[in-house]
Amino acid sequence: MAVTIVHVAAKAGVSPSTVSRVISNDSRISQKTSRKVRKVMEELGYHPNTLAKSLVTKTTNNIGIVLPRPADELFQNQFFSEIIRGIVTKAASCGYDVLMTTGASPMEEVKAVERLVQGRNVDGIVLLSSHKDDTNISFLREKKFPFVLVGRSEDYSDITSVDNDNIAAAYSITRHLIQLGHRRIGFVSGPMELTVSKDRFDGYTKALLEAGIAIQDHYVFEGTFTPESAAHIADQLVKLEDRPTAVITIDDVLAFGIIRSLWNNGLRVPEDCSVVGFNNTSLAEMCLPQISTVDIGTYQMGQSTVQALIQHIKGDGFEQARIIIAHQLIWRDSVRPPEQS
Amino acid sequence: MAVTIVHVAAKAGVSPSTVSRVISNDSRISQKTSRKVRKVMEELGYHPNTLAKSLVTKTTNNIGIVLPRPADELFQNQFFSEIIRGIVTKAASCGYDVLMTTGASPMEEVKAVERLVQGRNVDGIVLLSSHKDDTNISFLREKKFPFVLVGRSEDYSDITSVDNDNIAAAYSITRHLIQLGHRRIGFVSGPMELTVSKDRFDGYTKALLEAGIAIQDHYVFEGTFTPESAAHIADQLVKLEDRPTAVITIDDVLAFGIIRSLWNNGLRVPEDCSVVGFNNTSLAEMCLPQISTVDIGTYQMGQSTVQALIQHIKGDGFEQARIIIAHQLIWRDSVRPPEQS
DNA sequence: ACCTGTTATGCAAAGGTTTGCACAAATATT
DNA sequence: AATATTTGTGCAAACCTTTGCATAACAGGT
Repeated sequence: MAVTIVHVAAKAGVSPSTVSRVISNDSRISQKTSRKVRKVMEELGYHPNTLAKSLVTKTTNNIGIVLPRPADELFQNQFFSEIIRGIVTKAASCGYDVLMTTGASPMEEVKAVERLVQGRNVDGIVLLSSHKDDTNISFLREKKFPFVLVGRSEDYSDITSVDNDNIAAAYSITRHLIQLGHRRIGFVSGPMELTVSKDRFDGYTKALLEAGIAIQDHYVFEGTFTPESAAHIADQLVKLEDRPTAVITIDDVLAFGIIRSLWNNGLRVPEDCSVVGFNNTSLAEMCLPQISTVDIGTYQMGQSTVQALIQHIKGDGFEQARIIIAHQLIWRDSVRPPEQS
Repeated sequence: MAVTIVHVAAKAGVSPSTVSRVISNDSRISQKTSRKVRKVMEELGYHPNTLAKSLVTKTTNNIGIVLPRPADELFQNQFFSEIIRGIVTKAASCGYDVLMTTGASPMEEVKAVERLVQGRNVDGIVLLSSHKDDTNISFLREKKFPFVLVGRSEDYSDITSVDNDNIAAAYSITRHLIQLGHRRIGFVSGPMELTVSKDRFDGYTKALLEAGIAIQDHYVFEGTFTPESAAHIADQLVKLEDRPTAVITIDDVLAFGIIRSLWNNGLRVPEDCSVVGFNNTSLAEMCLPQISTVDIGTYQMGQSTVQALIQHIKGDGFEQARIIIAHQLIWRDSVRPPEQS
């Protein structure tokens, strides 16, 4: 039915091998035949069958992604679409397509990865969501199959990962607030079992201690990414007699929630309290006051991930490495020096 | 290197054909051999080579998606991640993976689609972003290649598309506002060349006329999805002497921007003016007041898209159809009856 | 005219499955 | 007991490429 390389060969009066070599720009093919063959390809509307090609070259020019499950922390809308965009765009520009799969349960997810890898469907894999002691990781590592991990870099030393330095980012923010004159600085984290929560907290701690400021337990809150949680925390904040003059939150949503709830309690941001967010979502820019936040370079993370993965696949002089994407502090209206008191 | 079907066959003492039939649960295989073969497969850690299989069956169990370009309207974060999630989840549950590609330019995009189709890499295609007179559409249609269009349903009658009924949704909202007693109702659209803008406007118009209310040109605004645009429109709104008592916006972002800007001008929502959004993004729920909006069922659109596509691929009794996903009005704090005046 | 060295092309095997058809064995029918 | 039917398995071709090796053609040097 479909036009194959043999049809082209026949019509051009050459052998299939020659056509194949024309396609791959083999240097040994003469100008003349090359032109002739290309013309026929055009006429016949020939397109190589990728499957057959992959079968013999053992290479698919596909990279696989396992979609995080909805419950997963990584499925924060903003993060997800940005990183996918980074991945697909970079992949496309390198001649790769992206094969996405998912599993309803952790077990099915492992099955899916196995199928991708063993079925020779992809040349490499991006692990977007990963747990501690991830079965996927040990599997891929054992198979020596090229893969790159996004996030969680410090849990594994011998595999390639792309991450941002959450410790450094939180440290910079905290330092900046201190330099502005803040001494009572609150911290609102997400669930502490998330690495990002922990890391950002560590950065906060580090900056405080370095400045000779003691960590106050009652300035540290553990929340979830819901408005309710934010409201609850804000209520507690308001009740404090030695209320912080600035609050660092681990996500723009939290920052937004806190700002709103403080406001409900008659406190203004930034006049009465500065608030900083994280992740530079559109929310941060959209609301009033515009929220100071950290751009963690999600799009670029996607790009770098693919770049590393492709190097890994190609294998030329590739070494495992932790790749750290630079963050950028974005100062907006929600922060100012504390009132003199 | 890798273990193939012949290895399994040899070790199990049967022919490759038999192993193949065991895998596909062919009814003619006896219980005994089936068990024996499965055991060997397990022992050897055999996984079928998908490529080889696809080559002969001419079926890949992949569906293709062309990622919209960043500039594209469809790449609104919320919409994008939700629909992708719907698509990938449904696909996975039907045994399909999703192959994503993209093109930096429209021309490259067409190339990418051609490659996917002609290279026999996917069994069907989801067109997420489409323009009027889309080259991809005519190409796929001509090739008789299974595909489903998301959105833009009314531009084409003979192809399958999944969409929500924007006219009906806007109509319902408007009607509801009228029933609450509103007579002066504003409408804030996105760029009018977008079909969604036009459709939602039509629904608005229909409801008004039906209620015997004339369309007032100065109540209709054309904006973009930026806070600035919203602010600009709000300024105009405030200046009107016969200011609307309610405003319908075409997107939650716009609603949010309008609410904020009205507020800056000393007007309260919903006390001084009701505001309705669209798309039920997390923003609508998060801000104060919580915004009444329309859930257009994006996740479900993704699911239905895949379902239709797979039916199309399987081809059993399939007919082209426009599939309309039900919307749901979500009433929250930003709406109330108008002040008696 | 002969040999050497390039340069351009073809042959055939390999890659791992599926599947129509033929066949052998086992069971049922008379 | 002989034949018909069912059941289970194997053979070999087909799917479409790529690529190592062999070979043909041709040029240049003597």
